[in-house]
Amino acid sequence: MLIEIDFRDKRPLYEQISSKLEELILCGVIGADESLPSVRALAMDLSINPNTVQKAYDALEQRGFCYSVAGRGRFAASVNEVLPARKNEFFDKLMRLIDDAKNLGVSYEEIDSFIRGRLKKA
Amino acid sequence: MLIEIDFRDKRPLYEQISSKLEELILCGVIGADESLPSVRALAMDLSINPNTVQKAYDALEQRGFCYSVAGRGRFAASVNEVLPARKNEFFDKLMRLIDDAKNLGVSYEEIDSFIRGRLKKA
Amino acid sequence: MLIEIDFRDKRPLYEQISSKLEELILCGVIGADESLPSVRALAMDLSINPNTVQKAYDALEQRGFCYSVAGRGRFAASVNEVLPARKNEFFDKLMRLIDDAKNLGVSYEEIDSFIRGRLKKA
Amino acid sequence: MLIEIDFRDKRPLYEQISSKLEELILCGVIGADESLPSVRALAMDLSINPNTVQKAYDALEQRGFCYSVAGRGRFAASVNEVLPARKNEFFDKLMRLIDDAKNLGVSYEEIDSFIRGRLKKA
DNA sequence: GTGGTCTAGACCACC
DNA sequence: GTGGTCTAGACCACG
Repeated sequence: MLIEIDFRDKRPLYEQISSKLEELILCGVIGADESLPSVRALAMDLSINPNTVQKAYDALEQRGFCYSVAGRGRFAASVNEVLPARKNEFFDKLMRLIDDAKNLGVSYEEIDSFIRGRLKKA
Repeated sequence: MLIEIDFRDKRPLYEQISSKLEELILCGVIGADESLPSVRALAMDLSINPNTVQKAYDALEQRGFCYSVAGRGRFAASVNEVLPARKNEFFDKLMRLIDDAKNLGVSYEEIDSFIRGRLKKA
Repeated sequence: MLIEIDFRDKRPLYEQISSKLEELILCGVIGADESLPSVRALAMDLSINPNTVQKAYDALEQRGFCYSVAGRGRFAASVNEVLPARKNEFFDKLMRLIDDAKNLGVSYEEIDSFIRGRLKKA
Repeated sequence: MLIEIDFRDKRPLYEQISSKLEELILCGVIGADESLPSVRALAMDLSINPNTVQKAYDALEQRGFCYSVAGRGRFAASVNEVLPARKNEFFDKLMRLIDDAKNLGVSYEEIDSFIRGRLKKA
């Protein structure tokens, strides 16, 4: 499968899973209205407890990345619905980071060249 | 005092305290070799458990922001000793953030103008 | 057809269907004693399981919105038979909502102007 | 305690609990920054599983009605922070209800007099 | 089969 | 003591 658990990662399992799925949905690897693995199947696949997967899916749904239909399964939301909110989050984090940069005395030029380099590697 | 606790903050208290102290040291509000308040004094001041302050100081020392002298107290380290490591951390976070940006389809121009605006407000 | 299924809707399919049919009957789109589509036909039409349609019809009948004649099919009830019970339901919900309003500190004027605006758009 | 479980209620336990707590916070019975019963204590008190209480509290926190501090407990949020969002929800529900009213042929006068009567009983 | 809820009991970090 | 996470296993409604 596309998801792997890193037991060295300090984040809770459910968050690892949901954030990995977020990424897959944002990237388009999982398209809009495509079905996600069932709670039980994914739990089996990752050899973890179904409740943990359920929690991951709950978080995912709560953030608007998927929707569930009782008795049918869970499906990816359309990316367009989620993008604006995600962008806001992104700029929020960026803001905090830039404020850190001021304290560290990192110059605009350093940051800019770093970003240019990183964005090219797309 | 210069430190205030925000009980709504999700981070543990000790981390809030130590990161606040880091900031004060980086900014120069607390100069090199200046003495830090004693564990008991700070605990009293913030009305929290001394163990928590102790933990914060431990973290601070472990990250190189201060050093302790038996019987005399704790003192801020020179900023120069810490800056390189902190810069690395900064660029690490920036890297992860920029990688997110790719998925979100945020353009270089958007990021750049945001950063320029933010850095001016110094 | 007049019925469309929204898979994002949290309500079970059968409830979506039956409530949509209720609306059609109340509005008069489906007149009194008019025949409803057969279970199989509607299931085909919506490409869902006939059991689900059956359940929707059961709910509908149980609430008095239609009656079935063995061997002939299902027919819409007369609106007059159902209206009183439905009005009771409506005022029940309204009551609960108004009680919420008190807690929220929403004033009578706010509610009234909102309702006036909404009713005009009929 | 102020909370009671109604096993005849069809809503899940955790929702009963969290919505009851919402009400208590909105009404001011539980003031801002006042501590809520601990997960274990409330579970004990209601003779249900701590996980269920945890889930109720998670929902409550996610809706902004309280905040938790690891190792310290859980505290009610200030009502002012939550009110606007709740009002929006309220008018949303009201809108749907009023739209129902049109279908039922309930007149503005009926609705208005009902509301006036209900609001007086404050 | 699916998702959702609940119980019982464990372990961890934090204070 | 507190909240948070996780496991194991059960039951229900929906399709």
